[in-house]
Amino acid sequence: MYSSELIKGTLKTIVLNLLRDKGKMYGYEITQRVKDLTNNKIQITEGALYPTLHALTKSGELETEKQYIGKRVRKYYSLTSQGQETASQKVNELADFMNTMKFLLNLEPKLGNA
Amino acid sequence: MYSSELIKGTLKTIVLNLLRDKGKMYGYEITQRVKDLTNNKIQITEGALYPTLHALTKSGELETEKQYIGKRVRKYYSLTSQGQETASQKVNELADFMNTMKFLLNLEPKLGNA
DNA sequence: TTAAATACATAATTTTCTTATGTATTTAAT
DNA sequence: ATTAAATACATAAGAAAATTATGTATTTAA
Repeated sequence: MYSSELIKGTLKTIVLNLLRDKGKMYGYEITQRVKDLTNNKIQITEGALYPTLHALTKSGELETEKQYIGKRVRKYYSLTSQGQETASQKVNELADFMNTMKFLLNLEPKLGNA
Repeated sequence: MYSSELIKGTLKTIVLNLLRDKGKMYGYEITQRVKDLTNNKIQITEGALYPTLHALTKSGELETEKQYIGKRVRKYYSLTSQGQETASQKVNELADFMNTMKFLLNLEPKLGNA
């Protein structure tokens, strides 16, 4: 597990990127997928995820669709076209940021960062 | 400039790593060095930096030394031995985190992440 | 002589998360 | 059959870490 402060600021990007891959997902599924893909190193808490999903819906990046599995409800989220754009932007920005950080922390000898 | 949320959580690591390289630095110098090294992409604000430096000093990672340049004071910060350790830990953790993120954002095809 | 740069500092506010709490259904274990 | 764990949602209180704003003061460049 990483110290939680690192994950801050990356949650939206993670969610948008997963939805871009999978088409649609429900909240709990997202927490499990991130946990699986990262070998338990990143654990998204529900207290962080659900408000984020609601915010992304409100701002027009996501749309929802309810599905009933027996009596239990699942709320599927998928990207709107605006969400597609935002996803690309966010992922590119994070990738760029990580390159800059690697250079700054001299984890790479030089870098053609221009 | 990156959206500010990305930088969150990396400030301590940046500061500790720079001090490990340069031996000692003063606050303003740190802001300028980060700005220069990142082509203005990362701007550390003084409102974020100074409280962080104070906190790292209080927790025993940093020690200070005042120097007068004319009438103006400069407060130089350097790593204690405890700070050396923390610096290594933090940098390693961030590097590991970035690898995990790259994989999660499928910026790398597979990854020997075991 | 005035603005910009250097150099420190702190307070108010905002953002974003953690932790805690709550409800309810389904599945696995005893 | 009963209970614990997993699934699935949601929100509120509090903490952490930043931004923005403000303040002081010296030095350099315009």
